[in-house]
Amino acid sequence: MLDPKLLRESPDLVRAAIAKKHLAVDLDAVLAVDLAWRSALTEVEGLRSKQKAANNEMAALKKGSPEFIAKVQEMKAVSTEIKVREETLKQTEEKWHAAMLSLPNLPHATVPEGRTPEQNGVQATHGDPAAVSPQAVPHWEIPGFDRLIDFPRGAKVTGAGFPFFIGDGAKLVRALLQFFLDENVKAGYTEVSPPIFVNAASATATGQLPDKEGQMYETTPDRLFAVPTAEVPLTNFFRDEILDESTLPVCRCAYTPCFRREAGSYGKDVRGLNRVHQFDKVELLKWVHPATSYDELEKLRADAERLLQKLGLPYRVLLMCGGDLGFAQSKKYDLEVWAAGQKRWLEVSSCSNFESFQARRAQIRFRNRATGKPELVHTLNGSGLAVPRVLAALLENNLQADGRVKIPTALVPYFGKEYLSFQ
RNA sequence: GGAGAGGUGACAGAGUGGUCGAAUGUGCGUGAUUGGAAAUCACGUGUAGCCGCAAGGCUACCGGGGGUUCGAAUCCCCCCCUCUCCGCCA
Repeated sequence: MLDPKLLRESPDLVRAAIAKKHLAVDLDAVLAVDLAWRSALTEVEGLRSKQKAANNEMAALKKGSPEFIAKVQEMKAVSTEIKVREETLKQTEEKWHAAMLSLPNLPHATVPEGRTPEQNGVQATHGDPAAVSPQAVPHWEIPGFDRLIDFPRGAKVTGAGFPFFIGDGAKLVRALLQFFLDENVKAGYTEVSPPIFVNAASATATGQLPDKEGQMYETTPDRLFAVPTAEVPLTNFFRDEILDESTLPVCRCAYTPCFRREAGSYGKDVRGLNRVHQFDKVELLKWVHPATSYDELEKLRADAERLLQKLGLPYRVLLMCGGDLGFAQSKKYDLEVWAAGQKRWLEVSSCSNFESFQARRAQIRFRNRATGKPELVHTLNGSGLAVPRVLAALLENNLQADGRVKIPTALVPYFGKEYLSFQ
């Protein structure tokens, strides 16, 4: 959510942001609703003020006295009017809230113009994609793939996109997770193991509700939501709290399974491990002082990049253009790993600065030492990293002529051996 | 799951229909006192929204939501959470 004051004082800034993100929002309608809400509020508050004043007078009067009875009669009318106007106010307020939530976060000045993914800026490419296994095949075509990663049985037991990982497949997942967590802890993130179900209030604070409700798995009868990313429970950890300024920045990482219904996604993206309904991911999250958030974004990106470097996987860094940035983000980098078999880039991490957009919605603040007043923190997050696509790239890029997969040196201590075998 | 108790400001803890945004204590801040400190004393100390150029004013918030009433922290209903006991169980 944006600062309502910003909308009132600088609507042109908001208009420019909407244009840069190539979104269609009727800002004039939002401004009109804001005006209507404020006038309805002022009206109700005036009436309540009247009621309160009468209340104090009546407290001094004798209970059954004629003056008292007259006052009661007089205030009955006021009371009725308040009820009517409050109803109007409530409806206007709901519209206002919805309107405010329809406004996207402002893109940072360094975000490039652009409408489509093709216009994202390639910041850097590490490693040489062309040099990797020119004879490689997509991971799902590797002979024996089903022995380690079983999609058909997953479909039988649960549904499409819920694979079983077996033997070395399962062990490689575990090795990657542990490697990610250890590296992130070394980089200064505190490890957290959060709940993997959240309530509606949490899902609302991070923006999954109300718009993306269909993307989450929901339980009955408790109406809890399976987390689509650890970002949700992690961010909500400090919801409605005021942090001490000296504790910033707070850096945390968490492994959770992630559950996504992926309703409406079709096409070749869905083959193999590229897009599944349940996957393992380690998430990085930071709560920072507003003055430092862009420095922290660069550090966050570097932390995620280091993981790919240590695994020896070629990857590139994209700076998302306005049109591909996302509703809530001010600036976002995507890390894409090269999958030699599919001959394509797979997104394995999105590192974003939300500035105060999430913090306002979740009411996460810090007390400014100098002023003594609470201010909104800036929040950032990024994957560090998502397992299935890293795994896919690893299988495709490191496949040897003998059908085995070479395990990256950094991962060997976790995996326990130098090669993974499909036989 | 069953029975009971309870949820009030940073914390502890009063308040059972009206001048209560809320006593008191602790903590915290500023000042006085002191060679310095402790102790003591004085004053101050929540969050948010709206109106206003401003000074300032108004409103809301006593777990959440609804209701009764001229008026609700206080009465009624529903929900959530915590604690104690019982049952069940990784």
